[in-house]
Amino acid sequence: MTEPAKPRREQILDSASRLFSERGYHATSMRDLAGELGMQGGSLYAHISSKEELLIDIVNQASRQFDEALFTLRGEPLPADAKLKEAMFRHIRVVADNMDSATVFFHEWKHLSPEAYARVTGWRDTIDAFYRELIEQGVREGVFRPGLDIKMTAYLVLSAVNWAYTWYRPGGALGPRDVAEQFAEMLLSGLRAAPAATP
Amino acid sequence: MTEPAKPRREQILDSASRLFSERGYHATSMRDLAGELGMQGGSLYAHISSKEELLIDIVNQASRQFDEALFTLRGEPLPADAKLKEAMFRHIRVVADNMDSATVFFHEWKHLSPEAYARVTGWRDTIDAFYRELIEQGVREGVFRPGLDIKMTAYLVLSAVNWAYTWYRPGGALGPRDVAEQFAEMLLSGLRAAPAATP
DNA sequence: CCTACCGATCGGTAGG
DNA sequence: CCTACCGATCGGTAGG
Repeated sequence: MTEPAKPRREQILDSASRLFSERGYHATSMRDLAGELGMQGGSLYAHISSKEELLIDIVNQASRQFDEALFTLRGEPLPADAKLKEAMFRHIRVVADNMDSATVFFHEWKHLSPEAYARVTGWRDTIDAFYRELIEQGVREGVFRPGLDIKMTAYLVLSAVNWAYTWYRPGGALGPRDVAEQFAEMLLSGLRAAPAATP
Repeated sequence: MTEPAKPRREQILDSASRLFSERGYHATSMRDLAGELGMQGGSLYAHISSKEELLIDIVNQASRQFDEALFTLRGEPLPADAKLKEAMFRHIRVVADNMDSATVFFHEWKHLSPEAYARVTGWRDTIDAFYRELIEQGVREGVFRPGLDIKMTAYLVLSAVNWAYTWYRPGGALGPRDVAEQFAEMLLSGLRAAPAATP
């Protein structure tokens, strides 16, 4: 009863995600945002307490989605190649389903105040660790090649799934599953033609 | 004689690259920039004509570097796998040698005015085309697997070389050559262990 | 390269 | 959710 209507706040967050991703956080004014929602600048503050609160909410929401997508996978008893493929699918799906907030997440986290900034940095480390463990597991179990540099391999995988925010277009011919399938297959089997394997 | 000293302008561009990459274009004020160089805000305009001119210069300079690095490779008579490896090396080297302007290039190009914006978009397309041709060549010559999706393969390669701007640290143990070598080798040969190839 | 300043716009608030 | 407003800061200029 004393709380403002919930949907309105979500509308504000959605509009903010879109504007922040298109123009950047600092280049978006509160009046721009209010205009999108058909209200005056000052009226926003009936629903939120500050501009930075919006950024924090957007970034936290994105973090949580990555977290939830990946960490339910952590304990599952899958061979490393299948697990990598599934992790890439889930990771790309989060990006694809949240193009705006993913873009904000990747571009604007540097503008957060120290506490929120530290939280994001921590999240990044956790995701890194997830992929490194996954690759280590694969090497240990003999699914991946023995000589792999764990860190570099993780960077390569992360490049593929993260960079999708720059080129992926939702609603196109390829779903997140297709992209992940193709990327994972190329990564696992390599681009090189098999050396004339005529039996 | 009527021109302002050249080095000063380069100092301004260097500082601007650093500040724009750390804080973002819109979050950096001309007074911040002037302060870095030990002068007053208004004094900058003895050397430059506008803030956007700085952004345009930084982005153009980055574009030119990518261009020069890759397009001298275009006609060279190398097998596709060697050419891919060399292209990745040069691409990563440009990123590594210009971490600040590369970051500005990837993050701030959306804030350019229409003409400069169109130029950057055009550049992106050209680089895309370069990698697609390279991969097509490889498939045609039988160096790469026949079934490869050209577009997706190019995206995968571009992910690896572009995303380096987020994690690479110049002066560390790995030079651009090492990174490219490792990434290219993983991409070409795949992560999967060979299926028990005891002869 | 500085001092002093311009109009515009910013995030946010008071009071209703 | 609006009107009206706050102090601060913005990019840029005039005149020296």
